[in-house]
Amino acid sequence: MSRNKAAVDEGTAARSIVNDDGLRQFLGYHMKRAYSVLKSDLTKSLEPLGLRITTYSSLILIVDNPGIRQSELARNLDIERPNMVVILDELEQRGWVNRERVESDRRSYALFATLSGRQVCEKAITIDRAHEARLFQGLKDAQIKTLIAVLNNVERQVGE
Amino acid sequence: MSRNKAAVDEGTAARSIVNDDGLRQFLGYHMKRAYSVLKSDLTKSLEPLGLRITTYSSLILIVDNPGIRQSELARNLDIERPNMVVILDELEQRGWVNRERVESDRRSYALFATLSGRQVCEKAITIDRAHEARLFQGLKDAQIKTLIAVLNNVERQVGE
DNA sequence: GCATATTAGTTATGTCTTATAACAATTATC
DNA sequence: GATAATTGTTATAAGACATAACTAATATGC
Repeated sequence: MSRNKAAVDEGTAARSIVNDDGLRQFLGYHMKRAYSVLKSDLTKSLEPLGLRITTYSSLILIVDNPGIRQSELARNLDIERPNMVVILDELEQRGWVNRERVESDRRSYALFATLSGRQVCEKAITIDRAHEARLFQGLKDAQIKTLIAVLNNVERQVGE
Repeated sequence: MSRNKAAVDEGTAARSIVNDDGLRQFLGYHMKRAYSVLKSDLTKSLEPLGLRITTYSSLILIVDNPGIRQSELARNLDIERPNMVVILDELEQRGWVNRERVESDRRSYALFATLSGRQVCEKAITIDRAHEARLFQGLKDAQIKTLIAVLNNVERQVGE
């Protein structure tokens, strides 16, 4: 009886500390949590520019690769083509990107950033750098390098 | 004119290699890509057990914290309470978790894993370990430790 | 002790992201 | 030259995640 009562107390007591060692043993759990806060912080930081993470990363690739095709862009960002269309509609509507018919392959559009597209991209990059400086402050360069190496390694493991 | 032509060629040529240095400078981009492949790989690995990542992580916390309340669970996993209800409905329907009324606070349910709940959880953990061993193979312990430290640091930076 | 506020779980619903199917136009392949 | 494959597109569906409002129970302030 007292055994039972003790067990119930132990089992049902509200606790402020929850044992999540079982989850913390997995890197995936740490990655999910870290990426989750990073994502929402970056989303908030970019919002004043009218950019979301997907439009922002698309814009960077277009600025850095003038004339890139929609399908190439989609492939590189792991975005399905139908979803890419919507993203580019948005970028084009804002006047940041132009679709131009390709003479040599009239199925494709070549993508170019406009002047204001390049300008907003620069602003976004500045914001993103500040955002990451904040989130990764206090870390040594060696730690950052290790992080990138590990993440790239993960990406590679599944490609095979 | 030839300048123009050259520029067009350069601009519109289909390319196999896309310059993503602009994106690769950001840790967030690496994290997104790495977590994306990790997530889809783990989802596939757990699917035969009838678990999704959310149900799986909820189950672990219930197994490790017998009697935990729904709201505590939701808070710890950053899941909104209404969404937690659906997850627990699923776990309960499968016979892996029981909701039990708490005598001392009849608003709450205390959550307990059943025997088969604990068994499927063990299987899932084994699968998850194999999945992570695969994804993080070839990495030194020191690198893993650094990764965890960095990720925890990110989590902490935004809490403030 | 009682009115008011708060909390737990729930339902219904909305939004945002990502995936799938089908189509026209164009190009590649055999 | 017939057939297949590719590009961009539309429409639609599936998913995860968020919000509002409600009931039942408990906590708080006077």
